[in-house]
Amino acid sequence: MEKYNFKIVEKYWQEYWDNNKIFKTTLDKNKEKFYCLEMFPYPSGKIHMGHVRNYTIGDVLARFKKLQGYNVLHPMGWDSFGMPAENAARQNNLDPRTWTEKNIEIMKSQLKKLGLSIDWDREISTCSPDYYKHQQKFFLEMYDKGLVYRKENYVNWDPVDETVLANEQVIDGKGWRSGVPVERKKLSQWFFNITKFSEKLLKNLDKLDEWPNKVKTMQKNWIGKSFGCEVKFKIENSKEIKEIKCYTTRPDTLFGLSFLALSVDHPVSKLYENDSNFISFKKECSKTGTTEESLAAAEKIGFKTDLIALNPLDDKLKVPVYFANFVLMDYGLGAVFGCPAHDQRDLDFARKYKLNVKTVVTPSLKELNFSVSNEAYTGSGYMFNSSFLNNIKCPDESIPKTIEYLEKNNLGNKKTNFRLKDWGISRQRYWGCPIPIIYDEKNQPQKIPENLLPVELPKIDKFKNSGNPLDLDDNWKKIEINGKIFTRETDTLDTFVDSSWYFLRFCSPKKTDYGFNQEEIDYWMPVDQYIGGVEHAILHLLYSRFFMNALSFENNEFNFHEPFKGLFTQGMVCHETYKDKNNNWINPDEVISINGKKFLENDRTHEVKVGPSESMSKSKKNTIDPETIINNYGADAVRLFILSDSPPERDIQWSDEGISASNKFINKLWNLNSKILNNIKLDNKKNPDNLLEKTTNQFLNDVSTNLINFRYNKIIANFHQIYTEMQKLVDKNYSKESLIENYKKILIALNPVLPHFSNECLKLLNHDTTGIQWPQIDKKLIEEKILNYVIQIGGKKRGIIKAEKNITEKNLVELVQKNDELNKYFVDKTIKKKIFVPNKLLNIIL
RNA sequence: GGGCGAAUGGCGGAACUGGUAGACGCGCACGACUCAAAAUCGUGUUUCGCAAGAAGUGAGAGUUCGAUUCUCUCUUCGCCCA
Repeated sequence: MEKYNFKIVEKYWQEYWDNNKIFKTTLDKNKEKFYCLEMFPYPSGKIHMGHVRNYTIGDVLARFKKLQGYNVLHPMGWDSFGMPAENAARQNNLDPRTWTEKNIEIMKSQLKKLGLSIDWDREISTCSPDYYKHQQKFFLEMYDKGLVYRKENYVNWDPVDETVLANEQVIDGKGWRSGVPVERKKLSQWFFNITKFSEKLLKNLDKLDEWPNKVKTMQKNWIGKSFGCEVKFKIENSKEIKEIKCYTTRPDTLFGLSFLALSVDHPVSKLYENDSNFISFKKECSKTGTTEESLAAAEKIGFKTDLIALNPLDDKLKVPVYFANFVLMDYGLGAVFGCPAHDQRDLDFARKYKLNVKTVVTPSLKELNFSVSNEAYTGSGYMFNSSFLNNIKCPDESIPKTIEYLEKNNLGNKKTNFRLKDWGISRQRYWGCPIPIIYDEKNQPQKIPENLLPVELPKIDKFKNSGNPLDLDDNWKKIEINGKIFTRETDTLDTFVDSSWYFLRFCSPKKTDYGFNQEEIDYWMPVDQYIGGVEHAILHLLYSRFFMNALSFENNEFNFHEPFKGLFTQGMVCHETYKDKNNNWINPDEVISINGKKFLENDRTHEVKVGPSESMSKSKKNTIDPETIINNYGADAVRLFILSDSPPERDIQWSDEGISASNKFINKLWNLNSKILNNIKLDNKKNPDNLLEKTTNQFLNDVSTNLINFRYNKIIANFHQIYTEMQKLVDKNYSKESLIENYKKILIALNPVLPHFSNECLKLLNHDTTGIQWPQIDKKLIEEKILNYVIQIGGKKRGIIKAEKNITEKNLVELVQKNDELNKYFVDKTIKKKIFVPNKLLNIIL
């Protein structure tokens, strides 16, 4: 018996698929389409196990849908703009484009080795001018629609990388890459007006019934719609300022008021712009980042003004007005009122500046001497110390009641607020899509004429260590149009813009005059199944949803509203972590295992400290290189293992034992295949029963159900089961025809997971692999005529009785009474009650 | 601090809308083959018990004839937001 040689088999099929363009897809209105998309990778150099998992899950689905007869679009591309290329350029003096293209080449060959059913003719790369020229066109269209604007804004500034950071790039108030504290800096930035669609983006979430609730909740919280109130505070001692408006979601705590806090950019700050103390305070504030997280972590500091504000509910209550570092101009009105007893941030501030703390909410009306000490009380309860609000339930009744009062007396009004901010898209970087804007001699922005698109990136000979290379390239910066000199915009677009529409481009990847073709979009979109990591649950998905809205705004050109109909978020790939005697992380391939104990490979004497399994990361050195694994075990074994141990939405633990078991299993299947081929040759047999057909159909039914429900780990269990069953069945007297027919069906069911192996076996049966179809399942065959009935006595399982389907309660009770094993429980007892569940169970209460 | 989710053998995990807990895999044990080992194949494997049997799904309560599944309280862990 010849051993299974995955190297030859996998190479053969991958070349066959490539050469014959088996996965090339074209628009075909006679067929139902299925758009299967996995999040495209950043070409960092090599694929990692996370990619393997992501693309295997997608490939299984794409292949399954194709077998079911769908016209499947399953493309792949490269999210190829971004910082790593620029870092490589700085550190090793490499051209970002050359570096990126080389990485793409390597990773593409690695993906091909996984045996993915991808239509490579549709490959796109976001750093290609063929791609980003359309993006620039979209930018200009959005500019015309008023969805792009420019404003001065505070940004998270990384003083080392000299770049603006997005909120998610600020971790614990520090730059994610440089690790130094982030500063606030004011810059003129381009923005997409995403907040124009806040309401719609929120509301449409309800339509996405094929999205995980978790993701929808996260987006909901991110958009953060809150119902609150604008409250007017009179200022009693100023000529210039008569009134300050604050936004609050808790107007009911107004009687606990002890100060007002303003952003340093609040219009009131004009009064102090010559005050040197204020100027240095403002400077101090700029050391705090702009994220909510960094604001919460930072020490609360304030600058006391001489203004006195009056409580609108009781003008005898007068409070000081501060500027404070924790209030930002772009949330609400840049002014809040402080009620220390019921807000921790306010309490910290009040304690620091020795301000009054008055408790106005009590958990229970029995505790009317309740007061807070160092912890604000934010729970529910009842109002007290609050005049007309006393004894009212908080917050359900107290908030509407206060708003009603404020509106009636013209002291404030109800207002809805969103946490979502406009999307800042300017990046002071080289390796991104240039913003197609030029400035005239008065520094006024203008659209670049369309015939000059794309605005291509200039080639940079030497990257300096800091600053934006485009800004430093005076040659490129100046442009002459019709005899007039303009200066180019030197910021590039956030790479999230690139990935906000790539799924459209896949529908018309070669179209030159526009980003996509309407007819093709109408056919292929929306994406039926989008698959990727949960880390993109908020931004990428929200931005893509916004982009669809922006593109269709004012010209309503799509027959769908949401880009991703179904979303699946897969879990991470984890591995044990190891440390050596010096507490340094070490790689799994430096560890050898002897009798279950793990030692350092080099000296074989020092025992390795085994840590918990964590998601694979370079920093913890617990990564496994997919290419090595593919070379050692084959793509099918890798695909099998990555699906087998855990449900796809959960984390999976990579293990040597696991991958080796998958490899063994494929060899077992191969031996079974040889056995079957042999039995077919003998062919002198008659069908003894229909067990083979029944088993096959049961298997097909299980696999289909599990495929549809994303229970891929259970599919692998089904594979093991059918293997065991077939081992027993092949030696029975089945005819050649019956054996071939059923075995072929089994092989087709293996196909989505083990495409190389399955195709090879089908070929050996002289079966044409191009037109294979998912087999029809004969449900009648898998219906059981004899069922196991669970017999319980007093709710406890006491035995199982085999009986025909649809037996009546009476007949089943008779069977139980005749049964020697069960009969003993009834001696001298009377039956009080019987519970009968048809075709399942009988419970007898004595 | 808030929101969401999870907790099942030595391990990863099964169990459809409340109805046989532990599918399948790993690991382990024993056996076969072998001079031997590896590989392979077979058998067993929740715990206690020789057995009959009993206990058992993070802890505690509740609903129910019956709870891994539903409700409440708590503990621990994960993710997101603060």
